[in-house]
Amino acid sequence: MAKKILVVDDEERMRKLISDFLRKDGFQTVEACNGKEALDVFADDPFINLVILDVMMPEYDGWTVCREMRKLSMIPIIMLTARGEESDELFGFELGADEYISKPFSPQVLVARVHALLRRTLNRSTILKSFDGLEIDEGARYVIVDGQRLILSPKEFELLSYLAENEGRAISRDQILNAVWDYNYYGDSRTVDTHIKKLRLKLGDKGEYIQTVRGIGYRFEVKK
Amino acid sequence: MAKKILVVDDEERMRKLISDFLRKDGFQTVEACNGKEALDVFADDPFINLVILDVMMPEYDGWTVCREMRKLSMIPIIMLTARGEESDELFGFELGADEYISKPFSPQVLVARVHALLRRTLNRSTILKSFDGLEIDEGARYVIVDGQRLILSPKEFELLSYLAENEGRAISRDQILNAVWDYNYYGDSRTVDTHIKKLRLKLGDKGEYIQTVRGIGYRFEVKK
DNA sequence: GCAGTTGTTCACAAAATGGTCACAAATGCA
DNA sequence: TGCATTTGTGACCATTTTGTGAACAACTGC
Repeated sequence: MAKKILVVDDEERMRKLISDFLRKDGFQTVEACNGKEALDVFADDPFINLVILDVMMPEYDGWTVCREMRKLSMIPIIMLTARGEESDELFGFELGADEYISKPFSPQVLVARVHALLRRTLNRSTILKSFDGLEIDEGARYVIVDGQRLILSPKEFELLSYLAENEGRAISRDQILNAVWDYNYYGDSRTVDTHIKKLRLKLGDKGEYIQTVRGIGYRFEVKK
Repeated sequence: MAKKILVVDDEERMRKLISDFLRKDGFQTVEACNGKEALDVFADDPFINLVILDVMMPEYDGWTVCREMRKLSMIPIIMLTARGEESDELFGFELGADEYISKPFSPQVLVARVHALLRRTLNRSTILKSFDGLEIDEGARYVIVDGQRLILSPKEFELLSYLAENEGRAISRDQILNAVWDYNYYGDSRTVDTHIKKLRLKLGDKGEYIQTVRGIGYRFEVKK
């Protein structure tokens, strides 16, 4: 599966340039033209694997965006700055940036650094949803139960993800089928039950977070 | 089921651009080229899930349209403005807009915001009826009595929900049967009594909120 | 094509819910 | 007070819903 990279720069030419090179190299790209939008996009798309962040921007500069993203995840971040000032660089690392590239730079160098960073941070988590003893890493598509990494099948993962997304709400089987299966899925809604069973089994005692709502469907909720 | 989005802008190019991107992302779109038309379309089509509204328009500007729509419903509204003036933004929020995007913007950003907003408003829609010591959470589908969560059976929950919805009004058994049971339910209307009994039992002292109206049926009323 | 995994369906078990009934209690009325 | 009517209640059982294991189909990577 192609890695997805968020490119944040207020200059459109620079943004397009970077995106084009990355796409040519087989990456998917998403773009944002200021920090505010970057944070929005980032919060909304759990499948972003790496962020390239210009320092100088209107509406939240790169430092701010970097700090905010770090509150959410350990996603790899590369920062771009106009001048290669060392003090800036140190400041960036302090905030949690992984790489630091000063303009001007050759696109090849950028792509090479992206590859290197992705390799380096392969095992780093991109956990976006975290509950008591249960973490869901939507980027890497696995679940951590009491510190133990758990591999779920695609359907199981999507099902858990969907329920967790609607934490606290009762979700009908039909809703689940529409969201996790195709919207025009033609089949037995009891299939959901079977997957719920498997999920509960795999989640161990955290399986209790998936509650049955009689006559409706299921509800994800931490504790009781 | 695909969400339907109403796009309102007097510039045809902009309207088409936005529509195209939204459709490419799997949304349905409806278009209106001025405020008057927008309000007409909105009033006629109950299946619109979100509105994107340009501020500068002939025949009712965006502010007016926003205000009018808010009188009708809590539908999510995103406003577009030519310049990113903060005062405008504040004004927009005051009128009930949920999001505010200043031109120029990238279509991807717009789509991302639409996703984010739809998700936010989906979660916002948990309906909660609250009475003295008794809360009915229709989204989560449970009842809280004096801080203690209560598990009701489907029929019990719907029955209580229906009565609470008609707080202060006496409801006949037939009305209850039509609303909570199938409209063509064929059976003893005394069944309602049995369920009322069970409800009162489970609700404890809050069971007194369900009063008997002799010769008619029941009435939900707090205290007295 | 094969072995292993994943997804779906089915049948049966287990659990809970819903409906009916008979009788008790309460209410309204004369 | 006594009577007719309405409502409350507990028990019983049929029905519905959900859990579960197994069989089978579809898919995946080699």
